[in-house]
Amino acid sequence: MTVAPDVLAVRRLVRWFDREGPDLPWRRTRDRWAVLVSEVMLQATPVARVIPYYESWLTRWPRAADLAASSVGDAVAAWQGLGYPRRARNLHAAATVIAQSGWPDASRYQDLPGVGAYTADALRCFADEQPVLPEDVNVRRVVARRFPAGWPGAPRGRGWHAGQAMMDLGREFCRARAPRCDDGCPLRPGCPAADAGVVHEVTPVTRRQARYEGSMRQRRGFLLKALAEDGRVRVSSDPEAADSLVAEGLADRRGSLLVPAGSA
DNA sequence: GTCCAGTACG
DNA sequence: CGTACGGGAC
Repeated sequence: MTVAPDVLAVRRLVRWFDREGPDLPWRRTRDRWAVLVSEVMLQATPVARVIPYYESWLTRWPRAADLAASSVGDAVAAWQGLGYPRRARNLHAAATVIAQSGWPDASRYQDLPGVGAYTADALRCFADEQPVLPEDVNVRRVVARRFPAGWPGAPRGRGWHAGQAMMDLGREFCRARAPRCDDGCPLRPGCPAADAGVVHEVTPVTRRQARYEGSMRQRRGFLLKALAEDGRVRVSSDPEAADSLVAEGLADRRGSLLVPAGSA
């Protein structure tokens, strides 16, 4: 009985992770709330920037019920600098659901606000240690290049390690534009994309973002920053951006002032 | 100027 | 299915 080469490659990947995988703070816990916080923070935000926020959030709000007892405005203010403040609002809303109804069944994770297909799978893999592979853009790229026949699955009981390893490998070696195949990638042996030299063609082209300077994003961000620092802003300073924040539940309007959401 | 562990909305 | 959403880092 022979073992498929791709299965051996995944074993090699997991051994590499055990040996050289970075010691990120959220990897020291299987606490489901902590995993949810880290995953939402990591949505569209680089690892290095998340670390200090993760530690301060878990210190301030160690359980979902603790965040649920704070206001949305406190969550949004503590998010300052992480980007996409709706994720802070979503996390607060999810904490409220969890505080009221308990942690949901694994099949209902996507019912939590702000939890989509990726984050639901990440919770199953990293919190529940179920044998699923969370597919973010990096992991999809690694699978497309290295396992064109499909993900062969993780060794029994090593799904968590395999998932973490695929994330790290996608970020460190199998990068979108300039992959570092020959710089020690543990999946380099037997990689069809690297062998064929078609690595760049496999990569989906990311859509160009609109100019940030002068955008509604920047204007909203400016108001939220002032809100976090001063606790209030004149609506008249940017009525359009203020309305947009209120419409999304990221701030409240009190007369001519914009105030933190849910503040007393 | 480009990139970044995605999601929700029309 | 296309689009909007932050802002620091390289």
